[in-house]
Order: sequence, then structure tokens, then C-alpha cells
Amino acid sequence: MEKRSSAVSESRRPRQSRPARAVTIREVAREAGVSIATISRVINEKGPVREATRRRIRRVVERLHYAPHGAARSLITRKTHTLGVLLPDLFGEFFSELIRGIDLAARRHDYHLLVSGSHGDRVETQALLRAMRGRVDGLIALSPDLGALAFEANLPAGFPVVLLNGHEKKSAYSSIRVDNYGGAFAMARHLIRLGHRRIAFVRGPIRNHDAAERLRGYREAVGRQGREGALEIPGDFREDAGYRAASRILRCRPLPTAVFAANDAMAIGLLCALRQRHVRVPEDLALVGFDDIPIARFIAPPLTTVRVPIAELGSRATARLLHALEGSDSRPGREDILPTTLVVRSSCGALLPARAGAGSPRPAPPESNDESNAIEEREFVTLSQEEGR
Amino acid sequence: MEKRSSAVSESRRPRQSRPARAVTIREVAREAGVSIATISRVINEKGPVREATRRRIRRVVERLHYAPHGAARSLITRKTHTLGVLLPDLFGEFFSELIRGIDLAARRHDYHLLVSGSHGDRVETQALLRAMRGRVDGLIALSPDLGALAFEANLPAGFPVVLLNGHEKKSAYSSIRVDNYGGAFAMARHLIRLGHRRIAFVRGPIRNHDAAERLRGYREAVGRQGREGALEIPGDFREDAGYRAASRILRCRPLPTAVFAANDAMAIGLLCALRQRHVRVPEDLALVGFDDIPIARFIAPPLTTVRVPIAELGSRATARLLHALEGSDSRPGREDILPTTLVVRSSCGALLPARAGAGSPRPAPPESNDESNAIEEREFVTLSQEEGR
DNA sequence: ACGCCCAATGTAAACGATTACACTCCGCGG
DNA sequence: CCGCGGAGTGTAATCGTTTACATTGGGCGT
Repeated sequence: MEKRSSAVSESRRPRQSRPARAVTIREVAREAGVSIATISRVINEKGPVREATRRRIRRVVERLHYAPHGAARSLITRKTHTLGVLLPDLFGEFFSELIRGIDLAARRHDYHLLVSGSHGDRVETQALLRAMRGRVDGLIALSPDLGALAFEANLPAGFPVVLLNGHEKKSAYSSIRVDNYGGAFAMARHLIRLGHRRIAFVRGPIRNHDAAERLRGYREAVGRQGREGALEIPGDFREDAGYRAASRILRCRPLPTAVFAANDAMAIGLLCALRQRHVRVPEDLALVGFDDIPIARFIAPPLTTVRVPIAELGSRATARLLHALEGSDSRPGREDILPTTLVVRSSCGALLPARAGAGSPRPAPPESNDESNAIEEREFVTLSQEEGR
Repeated sequence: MEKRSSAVSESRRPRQSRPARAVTIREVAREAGVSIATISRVINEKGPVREATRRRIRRVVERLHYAPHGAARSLITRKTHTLGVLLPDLFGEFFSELIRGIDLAARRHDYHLLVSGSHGDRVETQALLRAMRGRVDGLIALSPDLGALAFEANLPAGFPVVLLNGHEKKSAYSSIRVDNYGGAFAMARHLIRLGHRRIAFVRGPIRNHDAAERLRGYREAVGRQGREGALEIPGDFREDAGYRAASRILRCRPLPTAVFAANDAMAIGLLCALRQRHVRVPEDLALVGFDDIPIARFIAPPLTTVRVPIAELGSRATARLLHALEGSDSRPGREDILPTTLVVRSSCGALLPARAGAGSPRPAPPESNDESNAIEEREFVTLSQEEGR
């Protein structure tokens, strides 16, 4: 009685302290007339608690809107239930897909995500990495230009890290990469089979490892033509770069008959510029990209590209990291390579004859599959091992 | 001497404990021969420390790769230096832009971001909100369908929250919204001025507040036609929905002459479907969207749309939240409305005469501005206050 | 009737930092 | 010569949890 009434008066007193401190486990304990240990046991469903007590505590928790303090909990349990995600940039669909993949996998295991983009300079990145201690249990980093050494130097020893498309061949960290080389090679081969002999290439950022590998695949496929480099246009993976590349490509003599952009965003920029100049794609010039970001299939003409399982890249990295955290990692410093897929749509011209010819190879009734997402395309798994490394 | 040598042997001993505990302030203190208080003072540059001591400590910190433990620090300082970001989904460019805006503003003030997407069901969201306590200092939430009540019920009293496009008119939380109504109204008016009389509308998700406001703007502008609703097609903001909407639109008799998609993603899906059916845009059918996501200008034809300052929406929300955290918030429960802009490109047909006519209104020399991003477009600020609610 | 064991609960020691306060010198003015 | 003040440093309380260990009390086998 005594206890009850005092509790009520307490909860009713006009709140005077402005910063309104949140309710702690101690207040819940006092209110429920038990010790904090019992509260903890109920919250974590650990240890024996009488059913009546449990219910009483549950009610108090609800009434007081109690939620355990994350930092306090992390401090004692040595787990934050949070994963750090370090990305170079937050632009475009590639990154939203990647984060989506990571988020999906993480939330399935009740982990949170501490996301950080645009680590521009070295100093800022260092500070960022150091700030991770005590905030996250592990780290997923997409570091196309950052060496693994930077991590080792700024992270506690033994800190779990999964690298996405890192440089280093040998590193203590496990990594997941995409078969950039194989995909680019397959795409260039595809263009060659279609009869193209002069294929321009719009490059990605210098010192970006993915970009370098894609370039390597292109060069390998086009053979000695690639060695001259006259058809290689600089770029930076952004739409603008593709847009600007158009004029440089159109100045080439003789004109290329196909353009291979190192990613879809640049291909889209290019497409826009070409259209303004009334260059038809694919009739006048074939155009292909890389990544297969979700919109690629929706633009006009639908973009022939190399599919990178972006979301899966994120999920896989997350799964791997979580395994490492659970201590049940099969092979700690391992390196996975995800295969890419050649996706043939209209922009490369491969589907043109089918449309022009009298009899379409596929029935494709105009109205029957209205509700389905029937965009014409063909997929080919690229041969990753061809010319392997 | 004694101390030094023991320290060395310690750091050299083969690490046997697997989880490799990170170095704490205590070890740094022992190594430097001072108390932990002094270490703390050096780390935080607070309180007087002799220059010699300071340098010695700095060296030890570097050598040991010491970084303060975030959770421990948060616990005592009652600050996490982290902002929570709650989003309904992580799909597409809208969200990557939004996160980019938030990240930019946050990192400028040395804050971290705890990002969480896809709060599907109510229970999951509740758990998420509760988990925020002790992990973040404040919250930015884009909750087109979640009421402010859900926040009040699951967050500590007085917890700083900024709502993006929330329902509620009256709420303790400050919010930032976009003038969806005004933008949609302006766009519909634009189409009407171009001579269109039958304008179809592809709707957003039901119970999504932004979607509802855009619909309201459309209806208001088209007048009694809108009251029938025959030209309103369901949708969910995703490309697929736009794609599927095409057949329903083409079944309308008489055919609409224009389509207004409630967002750009659906407009892009629609564009793709129309192209497959050999319906020309804008010649046969005008098409417009909403959001002005970055690719909108790059697709073919460039999309006429309503510009929403997405990244700014994020920055503003962040700035507001940070002000609240600093306690220097001018108007706590305030509500900002960001204006939208009508961006006229080719897809609505407004620019057609200019291109078809012999003399282009603007000089637009074909090669002179090669390197610039000169996509033809016109912008009009929409009249937010017109019919102002 | 007596231990014994176990279920139910409480007590107190961590976790790794920050910081109020106490303490020690040392120089200097009176 | 003494006392005072401040620079430089250390001690210990504190933040809000978890959890090992101690304590209690009741049921039950013998």
C-alpha cells in the first residue's frame, strides 16, 4: 500500500527537469517491488522467475515505457548488435541496392546498421574507423581504393571485417568480390560476336579496383585494338561522365560501332547525350553497361548489361560477418567471388533481327501477358574461368 | 626501466586469448605511467596536462592503437553522437538521395547514422523504436503510414524526433514536409494548359500520405473529371506498378492523352511498357512524373516532373534534429514545408514545337557546349499557396 | 522430523569511460 | 616566513546494465 501510493504520486508529479531522463531498470524494480536482477531476468527471458512476478513486471515495464539502455548493455555484454557499413559514396541505385541487401540480412538476425558514406580523405577515414570501437561488432567496407592496411592500423586487433572488392590478394580479412574481369570480358566478346570491331570503352575512376578489372576484361577481349587505348574514354561512374563521354566518342575516326560503359549510370548518361544528337541506339551505335541496376531494364532502349548481384553482395557480406561474430566461421580469411551474368536486352542490337523479321522467334502475344513483367531479354552466365586470372 | 621492460614483454607475448580484447584506457595509463584521468584529459583535450606528459601519452596511444570505447563513453556522457534514421524502404534513388542528404549534414557535425529500413509490421517497428534508447540521441523518421502516436508510445518522453512527411497536423514532434499537393496541382495544370483533357493518374500506395496529397492535387486541378476516378490507376511507387499500369491505361475509352504518375519510378516503368507497345511519348501520349530523381533527366525522353529537393529534405531534417540536441532549437514543434518545382523536359510534349519548328527559340549550338550538361529543360516554381491548406 | 535440493530472488562486482573533488607542489606577495 | 592559489595529477563515484554467487524457503525422500 505504502509503496503503491508513493509510486503513483511519483508518476504524477509535474515533470520539471527538462531533459526528461528516461526510465531505468532501477525505477522499474522499485515500482514492481523487486530487485533489478529480476527485472533483467524478465527482460532477457533468462533464469527462473515466478509467473506472477513476471506478469507484474511486464505490466510495469509497459506502463513506464521502459526500454533497456543500449550503451549500458553493450558495455557489459561486449556486444553492440550493430554492424558498421563503410561506403565510398551514397550516390545512385548501386548503393541503395547494396544497403538494401545488407539491411535485409542484418535485420533478419536483429542487427542494426551504422552506415557511413563518403570517406573522402585519409584522416577522416582514420577517425571514422577508430570511432567504430565500442559502437559496432564488425565492419563491412566497400573500399575500392582503400588498402587493407588502413584497417589493420586503425582497428583493434582481431576486429571482424569483411571487405567488398578489396585490392589486396593476401589479407587477414575475408572478402567478397564480383567477377568484374569475367563479366567485362564476356560483354566485349558478345559485342565482337555481333560483328563490332571498333568498341569504345568508358572507364571508371582511376585507382578503383572494380573499374580496373573491367577495363582489363575489355582489353583482353578486344585484343591488340585495346592495346592502343585510343578508344578508351575517361569516366568516374557517374551519369555526367557518360554524358560528357558522348562527344569524345563521336569525334573518333573512324567512328566506333559500339560503346561499352564501365557501369550503367554512365551508360544512361551516354544514352541521353546520344539521343540529343539524334544518334540512334542500337541502330547507329550499340551501347552496353555494367551492374544491371534495377532501372536498366526500364530505360529506352532496355540496356544490355552485365548483371552484378548487388543486393546479394550485401547479404553475403553480412552473412559472412555474422558467422565470424558467432565464432562459427568456417574459413576466416576466405575470399568469395560472385559470378556475373550477361543480360542481353535491346541496346546492343542483338534483339533487332527478331523484331525486324516477319516471324518473331518467340510468340509474344501482345496482350496476353499484360500483367507480367515481360521485357524481352536473354541471360547468359558468363564464363568466369575463361582466360582465368 | 622496470616498468618499461615489463611493458614490452607484455606486448610481445603470444596472444592466446582468441577474442583479442581491445586495449582500454587503463592499459594506456599503466603503459604511460599516469592515471586514467590524465589519459582521458589528453584524449578529450580537456583540463591541464603538462606538455611532456601529453606527448608521452600521445605516443603510447598510437603505439597501442588505443581508441576510446564508444558504449562506455556514451554511458557516462549521455550522448551517443549518433542519429537514428527510420525508413519504410530502401528501394531506388529516392532513398539513396535522402540518405545522402542526411549523411552529408550529419558527418559535417561528426555524427554517425544508425539506418534502418523496411519497418514492415507494427510489432517490428515497436521493437525497433525501443531498441533506439541508449543507441541514438535523436531520430529522423520517414513514416508515410505510421502515426506520431506510435513514436510517443515507444520512445522515452522528450526524445527528439523529426518527422518527414508525417500525417498528423498537431504533434509534439517537429516535421518537414514537401508540398506534394502544390506540386501535383501545378503539374496537372501544366498538362491542362498544354491542351490535355483526359489525364490519367497512377496512384501511390494507399495510406501513404505523400501519395494521398499528390492525388488530391491532381483531382483539384482536373476538376469534375477527377471526381469520377475512372482515370485513376492503382500503384505502389515501384517501377513494376508503372509497367503494369500501361495496359489499364491503354484500355480506357476514349484514350487519355496524358498520364501523370505519382512518382518517377512508376513513370519510368510506364515509359518502358509504352515503348514496347510502340506508343510514342510524348507524340502519342504525354507522360510526367514526380520527385525528379537524378536519372529522370537522363532517360529518353527526359522526364517532365516535379522536383522534390530530396537531399535537402534530408539535410534540413538533420540540421533541425541537431539543433534540438544542442538545446538551441528555435521552435521545437515546428513544421516546415519545402516548395516543389515544376521541371519541364520533353516527356510532356511542351518542348516539341521548339524542336519541330525551323528556328529553335534558344540557339543551342550542337557542339559548342559539349562538356556541359546541357539537357533542355525549363523550371517553374510551383505556387504552393494556391488553394493553400 | 531432518536434511537436501532447487526454484525464486537479492547483492554486489564487473564493463570502460568521464569528472568532481582532493591532494601535492611550487612560486610569490605580504 | 607563512599562507595562498593555481597547475598538474590522482582517487573514486558514476552511468545502467548483466550475472556469478549468496540467500531464502518450501517440497520431498527417507
